[in-house]
Amino acid sequence: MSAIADVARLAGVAKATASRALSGRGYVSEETRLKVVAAATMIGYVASPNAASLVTGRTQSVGVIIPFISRWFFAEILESIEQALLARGYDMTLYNLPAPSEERERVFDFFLARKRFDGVISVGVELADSEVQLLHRLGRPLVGIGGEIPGVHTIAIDDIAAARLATEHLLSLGHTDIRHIGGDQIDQMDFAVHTKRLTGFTHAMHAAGLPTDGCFSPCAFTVPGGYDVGLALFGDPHQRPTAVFAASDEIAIGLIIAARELGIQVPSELSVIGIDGHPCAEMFRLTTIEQHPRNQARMAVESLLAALEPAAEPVAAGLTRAPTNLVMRSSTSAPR
Amino acid sequence: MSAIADVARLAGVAKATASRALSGRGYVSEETRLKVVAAATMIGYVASPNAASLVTGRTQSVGVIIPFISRWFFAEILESIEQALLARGYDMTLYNLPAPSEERERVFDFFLARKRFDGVISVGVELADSEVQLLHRLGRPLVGIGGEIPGVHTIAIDDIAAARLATEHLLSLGHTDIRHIGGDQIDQMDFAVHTKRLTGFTHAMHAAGLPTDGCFSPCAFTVPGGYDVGLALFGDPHQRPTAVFAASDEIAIGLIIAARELGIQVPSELSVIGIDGHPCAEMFRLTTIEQHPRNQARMAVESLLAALEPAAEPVAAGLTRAPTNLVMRSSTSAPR
DNA sequence: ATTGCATAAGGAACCGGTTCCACACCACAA
DNA sequence: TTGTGGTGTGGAACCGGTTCCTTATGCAAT
Repeated sequence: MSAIADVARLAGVAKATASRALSGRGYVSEETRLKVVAAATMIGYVASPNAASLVTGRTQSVGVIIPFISRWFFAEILESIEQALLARGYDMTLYNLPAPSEERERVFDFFLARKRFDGVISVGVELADSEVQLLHRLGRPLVGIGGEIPGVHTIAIDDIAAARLATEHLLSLGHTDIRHIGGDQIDQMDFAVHTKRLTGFTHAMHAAGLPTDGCFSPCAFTVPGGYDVGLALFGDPHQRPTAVFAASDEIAIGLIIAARELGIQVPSELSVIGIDGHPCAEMFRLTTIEQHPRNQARMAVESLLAALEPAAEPVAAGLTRAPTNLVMRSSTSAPR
Repeated sequence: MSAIADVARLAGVAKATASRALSGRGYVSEETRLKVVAAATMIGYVASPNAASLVTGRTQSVGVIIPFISRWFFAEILESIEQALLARGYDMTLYNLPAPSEERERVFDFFLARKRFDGVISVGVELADSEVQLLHRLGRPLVGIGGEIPGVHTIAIDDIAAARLATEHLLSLGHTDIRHIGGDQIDQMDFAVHTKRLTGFTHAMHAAGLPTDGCFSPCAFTVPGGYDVGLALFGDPHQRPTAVFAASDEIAIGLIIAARELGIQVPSELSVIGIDGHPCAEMFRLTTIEQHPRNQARMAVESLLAALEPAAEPVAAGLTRAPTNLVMRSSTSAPR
């Protein structure tokens, strides 16, 4: 519609002056600035970000790569990133990449190479070295959430410590027959988060002098996933553990629903602990290790935008630990 | 990095020819085309969409306005839209607008006015007339999902019919003491979807000659929302209805969990029906009216992209009904 | 009085593509 | 032989901003 040239004409100044007046860069007298602003608002001028980014190289938009949308953790992250970016005047372009695939290659070769964004936030996606290099070559900063990416600033909880804490909570209550139910390693999309939580569990058990052989059951990282495993596992009272550590609240909730259906009392017959802080945890009185995805998202945005400051040095690679805390409710107790 | 001028130089042709060769528009001999393509791949040329859109006015990206991310329906829609757009070479820019607010005005005045997108899909957001007009003035097609927007092509289920069908299912089983539990009208963000489902319920009840006074309980549109209402409502056996129609599966699931906690048998003491087709419905054997958000999303993307075809006429305003179907499981039965 | 600097504003180049226009060539019809 | 129309290509304008370079002015310092 209306271009900056129209504004300039209307205000009786040169394009250059109008540009300076509106962007606030360079010298413009207050009087001229007001004239230009008045002219701009009069004709409803909105700058074309395309034209601007063509010359500045900045697009005022950030790409977000995320493997799931509907899981609690990821949805929370997404909502917060979007809010934080919007508040700072950035657009958010979403790339939902469920698994390494041709789709994914396409995104990297085609979409991301088009440099339509000033930076990228990668949420729970295990990036290949070549993919990190591509972004690096494009001069686009990258920040990760949810796992370590070599050479990249990442915000993540300490999964091993969280899993150990959860397991230790069960141990401290006197449990010795504890089972870990978590993500299948074959499902690679989570930064080995599954493996880490299993590792934390194993550490804690071994430190207590307990064996862990056959103490792990894999399942889909969802409520129905936990439910299915729960039904299969708790059916036989002789096989049933006295406590389970679920790798996520969603799994834990599925387990509790299964237990209730089987008439197993939680916590007296079965203690359950999860990780996350899911909004349904309260409802199920679920003891859990809370993490705070919204904070993690805000930290990631802040880190990325700081790296986009004109004078900024590249983002320091490394790991920022997001805090977790144990919330005790009544899904765990001493074994009978 | 490398611009089309570099490609042209390397191939020994003019910029114009290189552009034609790469975009496939206009006359280029096969021989020249191959030379240009070879040169482009050699230096790893990727066109700058910014520069292109500056002149063509096309950005190859679509804006999506959505009020929630974490609710099942919206997450499904979002995932499908993203997939469909990606497959067609479009980027997706997300605007998450939980409520009418200054944020929202900012998005319209600032973000959407920047015409960074070729079209907009609005999911479950009640757009004001002025907002529709703004998009119209910008010449950007708009397609809605989940409710009617005047003058805009919208894909939506028939909420009134779905609610009536759900209620009729309960009536046909012999229930007369039926309660509807659904969204609070104060929560305006859903296209009066709450009101419509209530209307469908009322229609069905009245058609059966039953009163509906005091038969509606409002609640938050989530699992905990249903749970809270369930605890409050089912506690007193004399007040308890024999059947409830929940406005969403999430609410229905919350109700079932509450009922189980109170020791109420579903369905023998209490029938529950929902709307959605949530992945947890199976787990709770929930009878429900399924809708298919992924299909709705695909239809919306198709309609929008069709309107973006060079020769396309504007999207025909009007409503496309998305299908629903009753899935009978065992959360409903005849009353005792 | 001259230099120096900060402020102010205009002209023009430029970012990286697309597209209009002009021109050349060739085949075929009149 | 001349006209006509489809092909193929190059030059240049253009999209809408930003920024470099230049010039002009007022004022303080030398």
